[in-house]
Amino acid sequence: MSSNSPFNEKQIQILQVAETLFAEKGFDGTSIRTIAKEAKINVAMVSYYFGSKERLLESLIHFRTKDLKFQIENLSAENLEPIEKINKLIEIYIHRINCNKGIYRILHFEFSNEKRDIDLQALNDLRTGNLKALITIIEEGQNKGVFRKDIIVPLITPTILGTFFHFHMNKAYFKNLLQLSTDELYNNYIKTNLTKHIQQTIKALLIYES
Amino acid sequence: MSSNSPFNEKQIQILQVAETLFAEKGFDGTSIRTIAKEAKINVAMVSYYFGSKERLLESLIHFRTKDLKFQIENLSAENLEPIEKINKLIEIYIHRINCNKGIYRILHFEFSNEKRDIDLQALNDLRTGNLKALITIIEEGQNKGVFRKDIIVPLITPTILGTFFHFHMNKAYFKNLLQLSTDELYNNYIKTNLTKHIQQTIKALLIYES
DNA sequence: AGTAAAATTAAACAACCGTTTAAATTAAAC
DNA sequence: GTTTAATTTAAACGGTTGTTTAATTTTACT
Repeated sequence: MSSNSPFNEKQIQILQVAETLFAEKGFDGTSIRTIAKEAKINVAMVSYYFGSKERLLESLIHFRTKDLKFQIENLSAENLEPIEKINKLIEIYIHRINCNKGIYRILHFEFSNEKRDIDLQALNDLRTGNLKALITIIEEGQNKGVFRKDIIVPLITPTILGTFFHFHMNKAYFKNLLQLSTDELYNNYIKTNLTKHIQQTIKALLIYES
Repeated sequence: MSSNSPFNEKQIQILQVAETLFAEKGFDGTSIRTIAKEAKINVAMVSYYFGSKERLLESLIHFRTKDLKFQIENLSAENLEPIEKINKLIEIYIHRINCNKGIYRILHFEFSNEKRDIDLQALNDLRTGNLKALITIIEEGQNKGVFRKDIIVPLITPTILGTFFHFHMNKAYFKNLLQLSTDELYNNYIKTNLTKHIQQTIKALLIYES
């Protein structure tokens, strides 16, 4: 059972534990000893395998973002109406983030400040690719006369992701406000109502003529 | 020069330094010694005045949110068209957060996880008040026949704030993408283009009939 | 089996953490 | 001016931090 991953099983085990803890308590709030205990390894193993705590974080980002080669780029080629492509893109976005809560939370938290100087090129490439795909879809819709022409495309993504993230970051508040007593109800609300809200919003923005 | 603030000058000085540092490096990433050095006081003063580091954070939240009694509640009473009220509300939101970046960043970061059990009642009251004002405005628009009737009002705020926050959290990325080489250009872009984008989005969502 | 490399361990390292102490200084009260 | 309280200080506390060391065990290869 060979693997072309640059990490062996033990390393992956450490990375997975680190992902959970970093997402839960933040990078500074998580100690190597806590990671070691949780992963049932010796403290020295982190330094042995990754060099340092910061490099562990770097490796984690690398490990979890390299698979994020998006379906989004293929989307523009599919045989769908532009607005259907947009809807599907929103679904993919939300599903993707929902399945990778941990790493997205870490990225969101640890890199909004510019203090840490970790290589984010892979992430930037990802975003650039996504943006290009979005531009292609929107231009198609504009050429078909369905979408307005005065759209600032780079601000579409903040609205899609921002709405979702803000909902997620204030989970407790919205669970209470919308009376979603269980996590199942909460997740279900995201999959149906929140997704639909975002799709409606973007559709209205793209089509509505003032 | 008397003040009805429960904090004296020295305490306020400490709170201000703490706000900057917590916002910059996070709560766990900031040590009491760093705060003390920056504020030019002895380390023991934090314990002396606030009891503990956690209680310092609590005091900070209290200190900075108590003034956030919103103009928003008065907005619904003003003599404006519903859509103009919405636009103004968005402007107020963005301006308010822009002027209080530090504390909003701290709130966003330290309380998205539910680990810290600090009293957020004041904050919840604020949000509830804002939501009520928003509901009033939207119902007015609906009664006038301008807004659609099938709007999920609690999801409007996530779209407004989420779009703004997401833009802000990825400052470096968007500065590069939109070629906003200076902070002045960046802030100007928020005040004009981003605000307008959010206003357009919400307007389209409220008015567009599919 | 014997050897070299890799993996794992317990222990130690110095630096830093939040907090407390007890003494020194300043301010307020009488 | 003396007494009392409030403020400020340096030092120490025990504990934790990330990292390194050197010894030991496991694995791989001949």
